[in-house]
Amino acid sequence: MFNFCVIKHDMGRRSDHTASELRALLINRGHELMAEKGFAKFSGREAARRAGYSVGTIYNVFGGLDGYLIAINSQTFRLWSAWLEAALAKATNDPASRIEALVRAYFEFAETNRNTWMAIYDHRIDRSIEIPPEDTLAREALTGIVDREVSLTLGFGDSGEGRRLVRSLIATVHGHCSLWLTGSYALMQEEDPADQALARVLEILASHA
Amino acid sequence: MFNFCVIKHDMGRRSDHTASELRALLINRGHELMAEKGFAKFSGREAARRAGYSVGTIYNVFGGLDGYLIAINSQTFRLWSAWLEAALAKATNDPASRIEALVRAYFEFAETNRNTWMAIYDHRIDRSIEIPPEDTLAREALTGIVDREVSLTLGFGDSGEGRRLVRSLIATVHGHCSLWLTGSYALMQEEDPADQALARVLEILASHA
DNA sequence: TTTTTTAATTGAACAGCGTCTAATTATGTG
DNA sequence: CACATAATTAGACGCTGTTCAATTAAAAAA
Repeated sequence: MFNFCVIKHDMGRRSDHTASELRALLINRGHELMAEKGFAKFSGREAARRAGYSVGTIYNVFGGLDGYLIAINSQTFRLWSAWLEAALAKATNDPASRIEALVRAYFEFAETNRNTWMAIYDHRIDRSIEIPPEDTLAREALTGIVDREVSLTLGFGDSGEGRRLVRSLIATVHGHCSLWLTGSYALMQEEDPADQALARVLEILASHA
Repeated sequence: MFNFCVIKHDMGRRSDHTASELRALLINRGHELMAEKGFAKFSGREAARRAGYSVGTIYNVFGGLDGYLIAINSQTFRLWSAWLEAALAKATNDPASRIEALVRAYFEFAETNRNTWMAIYDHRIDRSIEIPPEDTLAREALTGIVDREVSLTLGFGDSGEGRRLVRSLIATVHGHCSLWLTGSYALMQEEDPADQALARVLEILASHA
């Protein structure tokens, strides 16, 4: 019955991190936790704990768990884009081999970063909440890369039809990758869906040449 | 401090449902709840409550929540197959129009049954738990339908290469449908991904003719 | 410098979840 | 009729997301 509330707590402002440092810290710890546990077992509480802060801080900084997850997934998008660019930088100038490098790098990233990659599609964003413009940019960058490379191959300008095809190609590769990592391809006993995805992409591109 | 445990409870065996009736009841109520709320907000407790039973019953009947979700999603697979067969029954004998009917029916089912369709891919089944053979059959039926129709178009027998192509075509359509319903296609400003998916499928089939 | 305002951080509260288990009871069997 | 069996339950446990008043460090004003 005695001795309640004796411990001294660290409340109020703290000077150990600036606003942007704290943001980055939470995103990094959250990203790590997502990589470890996956979307289903991810916990905002646990992420904040690992960052040395309390649950409420997530709500201060990101406005809510959805905002936090958007930030974490946008981070994945940035890493993904960088991964693709790195692969393309090592590729030759031959259009076909660049397309192959792109598709393979797509799969490699997803496989290497299973949980974080899947979290992108696991997190359903309600229409009501707004995505920060910075994050929208990070998400669109990927489409931009594919657009550039496909244009290099097919040589169309800014036609609407061209951009539709680019998105459709992304969806094609995504479908293979997604079914593969969710385990649905295992049910179908396919060992290397990247090969199949690449084959389809080349067939589609050929029929548009 | 008094009057605890006064209420009379309905425990022990009950004769209002046989084992298989109870199974069906739980699956139906669970399926309805999934359609209403979606995978993220689905609750086994709530589903059991709606069936007039208690949480524990799910663990008795399905061995755990995963088993329950597998049963619910297998139900969706059955409805999906039936939907596709119904669409094909109304189609002509022209191979191209049958393929079109198949792709469009695929999208229609997914759109009409958003939440239950997505739940199929939202539920990650741990390798440790075993899927009942009956459910595996229900899941493979879909591949069988596509296999049959593609064979009708391309006329290959039981070649391994043919079956790989079938799975790859499914993955292609799945990718378009999945990105569409998760909202990722909205980011890409595409209004009718079914058209695009169909176009890709026809291009792929043409290059294999 | 001291005081006041402002902003950040906390922990506790709440309702819900999945999972497990001991207790309970209706049913079928001897 | 008594007994064993199988089904059903409530409750406990530890976790979750969300909200919010209380608290306190830092910044601004005096």
